[in-house]
Amino acid sequence: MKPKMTLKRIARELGVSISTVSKALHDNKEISQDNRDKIQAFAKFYNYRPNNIALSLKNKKTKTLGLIIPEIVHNFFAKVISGIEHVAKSKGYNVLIAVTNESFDKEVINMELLVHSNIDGFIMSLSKETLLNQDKHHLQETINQGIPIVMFDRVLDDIDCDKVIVDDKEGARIATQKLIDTGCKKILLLTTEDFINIGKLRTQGYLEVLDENNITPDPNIIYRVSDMGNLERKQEAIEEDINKIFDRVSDIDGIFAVNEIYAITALNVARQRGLRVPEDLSVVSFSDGILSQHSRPSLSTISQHGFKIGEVAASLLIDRLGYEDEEKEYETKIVKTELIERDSTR
Amino acid sequence: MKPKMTLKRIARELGVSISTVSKALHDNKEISQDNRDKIQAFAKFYNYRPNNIALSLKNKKTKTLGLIIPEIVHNFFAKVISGIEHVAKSKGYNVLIAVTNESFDKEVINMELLVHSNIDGFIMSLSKETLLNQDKHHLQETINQGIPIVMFDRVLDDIDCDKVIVDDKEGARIATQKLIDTGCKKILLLTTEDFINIGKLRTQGYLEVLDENNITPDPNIIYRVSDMGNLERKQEAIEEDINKIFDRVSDIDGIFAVNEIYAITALNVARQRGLRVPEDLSVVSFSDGILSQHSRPSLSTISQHGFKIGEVAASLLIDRLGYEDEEKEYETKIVKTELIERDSTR
DNA sequence: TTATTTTGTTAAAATGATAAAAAACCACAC
DNA sequence: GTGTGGTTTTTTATCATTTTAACAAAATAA
Repeated sequence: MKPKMTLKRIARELGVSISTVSKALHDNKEISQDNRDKIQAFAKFYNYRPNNIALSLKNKKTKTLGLIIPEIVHNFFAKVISGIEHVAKSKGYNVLIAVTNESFDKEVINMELLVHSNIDGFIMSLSKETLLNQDKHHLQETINQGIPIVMFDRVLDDIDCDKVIVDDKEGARIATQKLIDTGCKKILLLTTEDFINIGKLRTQGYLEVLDENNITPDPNIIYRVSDMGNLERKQEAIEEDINKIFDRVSDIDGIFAVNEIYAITALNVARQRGLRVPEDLSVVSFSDGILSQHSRPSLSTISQHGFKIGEVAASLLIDRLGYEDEEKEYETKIVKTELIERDSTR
Repeated sequence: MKPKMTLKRIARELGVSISTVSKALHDNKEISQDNRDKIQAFAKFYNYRPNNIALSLKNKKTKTLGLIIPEIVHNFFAKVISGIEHVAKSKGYNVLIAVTNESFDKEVINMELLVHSNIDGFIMSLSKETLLNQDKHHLQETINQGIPIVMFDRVLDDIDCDKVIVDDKEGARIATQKLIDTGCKKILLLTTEDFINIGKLRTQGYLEVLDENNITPDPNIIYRVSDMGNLERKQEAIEEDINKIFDRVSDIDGIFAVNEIYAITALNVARQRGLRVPEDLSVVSFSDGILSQHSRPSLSTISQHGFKIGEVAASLLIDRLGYEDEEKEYETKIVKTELIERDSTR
């Protein structure tokens, strides 16, 4: 177990001062070419690497980004992480990840923890509870402390910071239009409650397109799933509710679901009722994950490009970190969605 | 943007020395009760938190664990991360995550990067390339440098370190036995190539149970999927291959797949061929993920308890970090698997 | 020769915290 | 008034690095 090579050791072994070594390794011309060569060669040979901790202490920069996400066992967030990692790594940054499990308290605690670990900035997607509470003091405080935040996907409009969002409304528009174009007249919307931003926006897109095509929206076929708490149990409850809707409204011929789980659940209901997909019923889902790819029939879906979102968010943050305290307008970047056609649509 | 509260500032404001403050905050009885109260109150009021970087510099401990995984967009690893995070957080550790994408080179680079970030120890699951190469110099070097490693799931037997493994063989045995118990006579095995440890072990379990039940294994119904490179393309190729096997061997009545994807693919083939699951054909999968839960029919599967694995791995590592340089026997912990019965078996 | 500039090197300070050693202070006995 | 013992506080060193100011010695100019 060899001890780490430090400036001090190099200095001692070569009989010069620590600062000479430091300068020589920075190729400072104050130091004679002779000494520079000697010291650099020695350092290279012994594989000297400056100690990051000491650097952090001095520079008050840790080259570490804090990432706060609601869930990790989730394809979309996993992809975002990949994108963030990719950019971060290429710029010499590390990423510390913390998961809130959709809890406001955990969000606050985790942020404190990461601030305490001296991360340089945050990338985060808010927990459902935070969106519901609209409690944002922890965000504002962090920003006031001079720690920049980049929010993605689940954002709060009235916080002043960089943001990366999916054009949810546009995605929903594309999906709905696709259904209408392929002949659907009665399109069931499976969405979330309105306090979830993304659910709200997607609902809006759906309504807009209906309107543009002169279809009067039917409140009976707009189902806002209440999604707090235990997901496992919910599954069956959702299935039952969808079944009831089909009982009431017999001529549903299209479904737009704002996430994969809802879509898959709908698919199962369809199968139970003997409806053929896509012949009798077309289905479009949102967020292109593993479920959409592997279900039968495979799901046509609106891809959110999670990887891209991660890349953009990390770039925004690292960019801002470069600006120190200089003023710089906050940006909101929109990552385009895309319809991926599979077997659940005609 | 308020400047951070430090010992120095507290000392200055209260007109005492820095070390007095340090000691007072540690409730050292060397300091008069009077001063202790005063200083603690002041620190509390201004929400003083010791600077982790300075502590790290002094203690040569960062309270950060490095996690190296082959993939993040993968349910099993996501669960493991959750487990690790859970334990780490409770013991005041942070986790830095790096992803190798199954590449040996990335594994080496990422490890260097993390060592360079002064992580205290590693938790890792090896990349497929590493398992194939059997190149382990980077692992041995890291250990020699005094940085402990805990390997999980994908381990290398001849590296001396703590390990957490799934009892893959036992899981395979349970799965195979279940199929036999419910009347299957011709069980198709969908597995990986043998250099993947887990595939090999699961294959062994399958063979053992066949033997114990006096069934002669048929090489025609053991399919070792070659799985390097592009997964997307492979999907269809695997489907085709399975179809061919069914063409050759008509009376297959059970399938044991060593992962979800293979199982789902098999399910699709079965559907194409008009085989009813589980009436004509029973299927058991390995690793309980989102696909197993949501496929139709839902898949009976061997759960690996990823969360538990993460917890055990983190505990092992943090435990070892407590032992400094003292000798301590390396442990290999086995996390039990469990059969979760769903609709793909009788 | 003396003063000035140039060149190369080093000591010192700073970052934030801790711990060991040293010093200061106080009370009491002789 | 001096020494002893105990309590309280400060000084100093340390961790690894960078930066500034200082200081030599050598070279050049006057």
